[in-house]
Amino acid sequence: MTTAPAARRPGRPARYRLDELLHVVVEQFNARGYDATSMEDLARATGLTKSSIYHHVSGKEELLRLAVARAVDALFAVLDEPASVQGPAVARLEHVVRRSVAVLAAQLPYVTLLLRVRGNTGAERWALERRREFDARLADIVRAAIDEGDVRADLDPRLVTRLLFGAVNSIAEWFRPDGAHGVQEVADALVATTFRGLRRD
Amino acid sequence: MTTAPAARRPGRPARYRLDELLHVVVEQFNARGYDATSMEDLARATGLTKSSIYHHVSGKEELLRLAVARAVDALFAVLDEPASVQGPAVARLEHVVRRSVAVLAAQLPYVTLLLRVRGNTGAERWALERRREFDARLADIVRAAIDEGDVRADLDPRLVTRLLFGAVNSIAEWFRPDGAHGVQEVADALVATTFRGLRRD
DNA sequence: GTCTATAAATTGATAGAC
DNA sequence: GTCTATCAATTTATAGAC
Repeated sequence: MTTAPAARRPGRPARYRLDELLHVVVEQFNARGYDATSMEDLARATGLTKSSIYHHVSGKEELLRLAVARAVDALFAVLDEPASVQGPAVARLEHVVRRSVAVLAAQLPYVTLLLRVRGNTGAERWALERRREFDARLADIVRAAIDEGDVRADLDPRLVTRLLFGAVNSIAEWFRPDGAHGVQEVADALVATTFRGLRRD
Repeated sequence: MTTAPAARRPGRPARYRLDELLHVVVEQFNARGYDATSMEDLARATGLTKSSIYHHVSGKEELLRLAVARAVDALFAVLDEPASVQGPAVARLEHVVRRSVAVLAAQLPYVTLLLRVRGNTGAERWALERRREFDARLADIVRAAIDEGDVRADLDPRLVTRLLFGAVNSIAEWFRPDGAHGVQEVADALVATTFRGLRRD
């Protein structure tokens, strides 16, 4: 007797795949904040009961972990793109900035959530650790750009990195896919207002 | 029989003034997040009981309200300084940026909390409203600087404002009074990396 | 001004039927 | 895969003594 190919019983079709569930959940986390969102809130938003949610995940924290992992993966993928590892450091930096803005826009709810984690749970502390790692990789590029003589040497690389990606990350606070500014326009404006200061005259 | 001048009974001296209490509370709110901080957490951190805290304030939300109001007041005071209302707009903008960084550093825990409010409570919605008002005032200055020909006209004033103050606000995420960078150094670096992009050549 | 004791509601999570 | 029913712990807040 072999295992039947997951025959679906007619009465109750599966309402959610995990990624669809996650989509609704992350919206709630962003609207109310992770801690202020109860499983009851999530049940209401998904149209499921609390119990049904526990069928998909082990608990609230796993929902957070899955969501921030998605954002982390997307951002780290940028660092591995050819244009992030080849060529002059100042060009690599601009590429990473532009692509980070693009990823932020494309994965807006997930990146927004990632940028708000506080460190209360294990999942949050893991996310903070990865963010620090990302920042360190960026600072390396800034440092290289200084060494190559394309970025002013009178500024601390760590400080420049923080301010530059502070501006990048702040985009998550107000960017909307259907808003007044397109991704390209935002990235252009950011590069224009920062790189002209970064580049040596 | 007149009212006695608040004779303090020897047994239990007042442990806290409201602002001292608030100092401890805001530290907790920032460390755990407002929603994740329970009155029990606050009791432990202050060394008081939950009941005693309710003697000072009406509840958790009033603590939040008092804290964010302090940050809002300090930031709006910057807009009323003489150098924020007199002279060329581009100079006023630089002054507001530098002074905002200074206020952020001086009132770090309170501004940090303000920048994290989500809008769940009345106090939070009030804070978000004031932040929008602050942003609008800034955008006015940027617009004036464009009109006066000192800032590039090819960028949207609202967008420039958001990116510029996104960088300013991000400072709250990592700045520490005893850290590697002084307030002056941070403000200088920020102005250097942004205004050289903003100023017309 | 601070305490002990406790109320009323909500929370994250589980058991077990269908 | 979703449900009803329920639990134990925690949460915000109050009552009343000293």
